[in-house]
Amino acid sequence: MLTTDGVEGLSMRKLADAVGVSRTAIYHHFQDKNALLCALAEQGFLRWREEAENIFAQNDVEEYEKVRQFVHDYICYAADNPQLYDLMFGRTIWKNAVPTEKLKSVAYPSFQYQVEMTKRWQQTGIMPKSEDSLRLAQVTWGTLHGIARLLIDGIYADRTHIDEMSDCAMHLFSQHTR
Amino acid sequence: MLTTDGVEGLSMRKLADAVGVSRTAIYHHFQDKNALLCALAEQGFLRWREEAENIFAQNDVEEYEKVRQFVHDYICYAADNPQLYDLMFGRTIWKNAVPTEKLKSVAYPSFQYQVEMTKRWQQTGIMPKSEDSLRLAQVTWGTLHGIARLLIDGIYADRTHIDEMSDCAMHLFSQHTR
DNA sequence: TGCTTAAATTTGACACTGTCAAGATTGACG
DNA sequence: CGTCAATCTTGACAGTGTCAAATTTAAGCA
Repeated sequence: MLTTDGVEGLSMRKLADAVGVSRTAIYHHFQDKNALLCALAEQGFLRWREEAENIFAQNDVEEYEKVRQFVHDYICYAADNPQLYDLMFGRTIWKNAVPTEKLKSVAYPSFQYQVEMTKRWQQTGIMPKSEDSLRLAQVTWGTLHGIARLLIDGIYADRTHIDEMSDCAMHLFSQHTR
Repeated sequence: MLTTDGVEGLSMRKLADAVGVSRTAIYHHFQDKNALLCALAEQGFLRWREEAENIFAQNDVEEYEKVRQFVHDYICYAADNPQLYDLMFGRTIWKNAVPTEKLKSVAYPSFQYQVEMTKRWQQTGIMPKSEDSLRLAQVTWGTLHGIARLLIDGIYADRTHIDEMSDCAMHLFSQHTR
């Protein structure tokens, strides 16, 4: 229902109807709509983490190529699951409502991951050592996040540009070391 | 009302109440809620364009410094008007609903502006000539947009990082030419 | 001034939404 | 068989966007 109708289109009543259960039955499994949305977002984070770990677990692939894949796949993940991505990072949860403790315990490490990865990429010379790691992580992740959002919000980029955009981003990140 | 309650909190009925008019009076001035939101977003684009033009109209400032200001002020504009920025680029208008023709006629040139500016920055040597202008514009704007969103959605960056983040972004864009 | 005509506004209504409270049903265990 | 907790249901409330029809207001003109 999230994938088809989006966060705004997901209604507790329609959901209960689809499951074949009364309006308020869901409230005995989730405190409120926000809690249900948080649970969905949580899955989104876990699924992406798994995908990301698979990329870096490859043995016969160069580090630069792994990062390139990471950048590419991040954007693809957002483009393939636009509604989920919107839920994961949108203000529905993070600004309008309050994220569940459980969601926070899944999401925050995901942010931390980006910082640690950035440090590693600085050490291996892929990204500039001169920049502060936290700041660089914010900017590089911001870039991926921004491109993802432009894509899924239908602003002016579209799917056919993903390859070229991620290459272009990689060039900026890696200071044309190739 | 937008600034205080956000897009979700802005209700036609409450708005009419605040103006001291009946529920549906607004519908004779705007076709529906979407049209009203589009009009607000429109103002957001115009206001930012003015600010951006002021930056580049300065005479005694170096080009690099102007771009740095542009990057910095873009993020600040978003941080200062989070609800408006969300409306301008959020899916409320661009995905859930249909943008007004008038809004499109204001927003699209704004996207075009970014591309033209990028070309200029490539010519002046601030940004790498090797990259395709459209792609580079998407990525650089994506970076600003992403940082802005991380900020206003309260993900993990906060206002005190704006200066350092925009400097860091500039370094990536300009390939450490300074 | 009075009349006409269009613009602006109002009220009633409809189908939605999330969620609370109270009651009914179900199923497992002793 | 009885108990108890988990699960679910119905009724209700306050809120939403928006349509249709009726009403009020204001401006232009004779």
